[in-house]
Amino acid sequence: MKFMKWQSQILKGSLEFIILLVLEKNECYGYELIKKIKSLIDIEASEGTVYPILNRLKNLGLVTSRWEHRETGVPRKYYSITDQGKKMLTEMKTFWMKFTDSINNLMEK
Amino acid sequence: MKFMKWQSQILKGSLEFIILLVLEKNECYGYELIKKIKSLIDIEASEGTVYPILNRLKNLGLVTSRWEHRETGVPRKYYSITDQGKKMLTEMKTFWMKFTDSINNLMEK
DNA sequence: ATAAATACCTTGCAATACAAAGTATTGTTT
DNA sequence: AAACAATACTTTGTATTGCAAGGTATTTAT
Repeated sequence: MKFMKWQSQILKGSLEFIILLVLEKNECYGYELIKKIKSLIDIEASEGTVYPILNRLKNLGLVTSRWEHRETGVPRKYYSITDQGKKMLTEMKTFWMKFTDSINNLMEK
Repeated sequence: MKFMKWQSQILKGSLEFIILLVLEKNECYGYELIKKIKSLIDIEASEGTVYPILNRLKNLGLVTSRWEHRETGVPRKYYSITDQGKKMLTEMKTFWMKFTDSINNLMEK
């Protein structure tokens, strides 16, 4: 079953944040990231979504990438968060907490 | 000062949810809604954003509208949430809580 | 030998936030 | 009185972006 539209919409925009959060903990390759997001947030972030985001974040200087060629298996492109990315993430966390607090207030009232 | 893009992105998609949350409490007209969102969530939801969303929600049967012509002042279009809208909102709340819980877990780890 | 899984990438479409502009009325300032 | 700001709604055009769908190549399982 697919997402209903509004869920997909809520996801929209939060994904950059989520990806940076995951990369903050561990260097990851794209395919791995998608599975991690699925298991951590229970969200089907598709490849056509995640790979472009990683490129975007790279162009913004928030992450870097390196290829890992292995003896066996397809090469993997590992992404890790930069100092600039960490700085951005701090801002995003602050915004996120304020934002969700406000919404939770609205919900509880 | 304007939103940075990622803030605008996080907002994207959450707005339908926020608007339904506000309408759950009180019938509102559009212009009022924009101010309320500004004061409650500290977000500059612009008119070009909110009015189309209200139409969308109306087309989906989640809200209804009625005109209020007053002796003085420009007529106001009041929106209120429907039973279907309330049902949808319940689903959205459940999703929202699961979603934010997962992200909060990621943040705290 | 065939299928599935891993791992990457790209194209095209649909959705949508927002700036900007427009209309019309009322209230406030000069 | 004239000018401006505020209220209140609407529409148009642009940029962004999630996602389905397609592609390539390798490795593992059937």
